[in-house]
Amino acid sequence: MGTVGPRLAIVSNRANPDVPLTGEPVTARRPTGATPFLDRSIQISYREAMARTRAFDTEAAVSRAMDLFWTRGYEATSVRDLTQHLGIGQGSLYAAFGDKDGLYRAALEHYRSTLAAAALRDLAEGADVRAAVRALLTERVRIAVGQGGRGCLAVNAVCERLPEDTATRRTVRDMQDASREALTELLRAARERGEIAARHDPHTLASFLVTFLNGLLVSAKITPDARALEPLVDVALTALD
Amino acid sequence: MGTVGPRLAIVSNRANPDVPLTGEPVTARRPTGATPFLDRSIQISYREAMARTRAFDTEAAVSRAMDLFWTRGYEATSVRDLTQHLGIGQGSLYAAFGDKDGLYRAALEHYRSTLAAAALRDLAEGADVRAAVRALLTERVRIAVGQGGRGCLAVNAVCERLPEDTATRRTVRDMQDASREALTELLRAARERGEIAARHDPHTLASFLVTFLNGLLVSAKITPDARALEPLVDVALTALD
DNA sequence: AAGTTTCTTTATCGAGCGTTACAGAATCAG
DNA sequence: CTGATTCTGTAACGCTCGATAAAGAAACTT
Repeated sequence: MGTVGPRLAIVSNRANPDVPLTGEPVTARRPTGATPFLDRSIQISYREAMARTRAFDTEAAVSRAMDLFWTRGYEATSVRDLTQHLGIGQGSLYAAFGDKDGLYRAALEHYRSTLAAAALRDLAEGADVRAAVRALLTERVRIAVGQGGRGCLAVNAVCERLPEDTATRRTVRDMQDASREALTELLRAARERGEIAARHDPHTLASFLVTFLNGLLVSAKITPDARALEPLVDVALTALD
Repeated sequence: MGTVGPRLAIVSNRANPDVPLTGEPVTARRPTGATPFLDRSIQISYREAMARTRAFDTEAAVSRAMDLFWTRGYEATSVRDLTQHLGIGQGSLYAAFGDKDGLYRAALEHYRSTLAAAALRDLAEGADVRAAVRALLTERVRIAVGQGGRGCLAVNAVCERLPEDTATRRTVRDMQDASREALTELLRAARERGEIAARHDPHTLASFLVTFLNGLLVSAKITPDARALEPLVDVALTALD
């Protein structure tokens, strides 16, 4: 929310504003500990770094923030909760992520690039279609029932922040589009091999599976019992027959 | 949260504490406008009413509160938002519902007793099984895509407030148990008539449908387009074949 | 009518919220 | 080294949060 401080500072506080902005992005030269992020990686990329380096691992911080948002939700997680759990000061948080919303978006992006992406990678290696789809669903359920049933961060985000937050809508929609396309390709190939019937087209079947997975992740919150949900996966898979 | 004021007041402020507590519950004698609620209906039921009657319609207030919680969620809805939208003062709200959480639980209960219950009533009148199930799912989707895609209050509640809020878990679980049992009965009768195959038992099929409905309601928030979700219902119904 | 109780209205309360200001520490160029 | 710049840690900032106190209005019993 609002304008971000550091952006202006970079323009007005430069050592010599008349020096032309050249050189490699500083992000390539950073020492290992300090992963650049957000404002920094965008704004300072015109100039050599000439300042104190970040003391904490940004990605690790995002990961811990994701944990907190995941179990408590956005509104119920305060900035002080976050700073304590990440082990950084409030100034550092705002310098690195802009505001609470920026950190939330970073956490959601981290969720996409780690957990959701890993599930899709495993899908590509799948042998039998049914086994691959079953593995995808059960793995996601396994994660969702953890921590007392925290569900799926993306589904939680949708339920808490839509229809208001259109950025979240776009991000989660992209995530699910990626899942659907991966599944579509998997099903299309399987149908060509004659492993599944042609009763429904692959795209519709993939959409069905994505939506059914959403339901599984909600049910996993209501009743965090993976074994109780397994038979439902069996039923869903009969749609491939 | 915390102890509720009026309960103590009833004990300590009675005109004559030595009069034995007898008589009909006052709830039966109330004038039409003032529906009793919560503390009142429980605590004062020992005695004849002898005080100012409530000026606003409690059920209408709960209905409007439900609207607000439904579109914005629990945390993002402030007590002042509520009082303005209900047209009552803060004192009245706290006198009638205890606290914000009490009003939320009342709203969730109202949701159960109106929308969710209506869907199940329609189910009982169903002719053909498939048509009845399809009608249930599409009707719920139709409501969920409304208002820009506010989804289902129960699913939203689960995603925002679990695993922390166990009262919500119990309420929503009860709601879904009721749906599952109604569907189980419907499917069991249909199987006896030979309308559906015996590949999966009715109970598992019903659980599958409830979970799939959860997914539909999430997808309805992400993409509030009822027509795009219809084909997925078709796929789900093939599980009955 | 008087007396009792509850509801409504208004004005707060303390706590916590997200955010920012500022001084000092750290890093790098020259 | 000096100077420029950014990060860190702390202390606030203004604001809104949920909840309550108090006084007057309204309803019911007797």
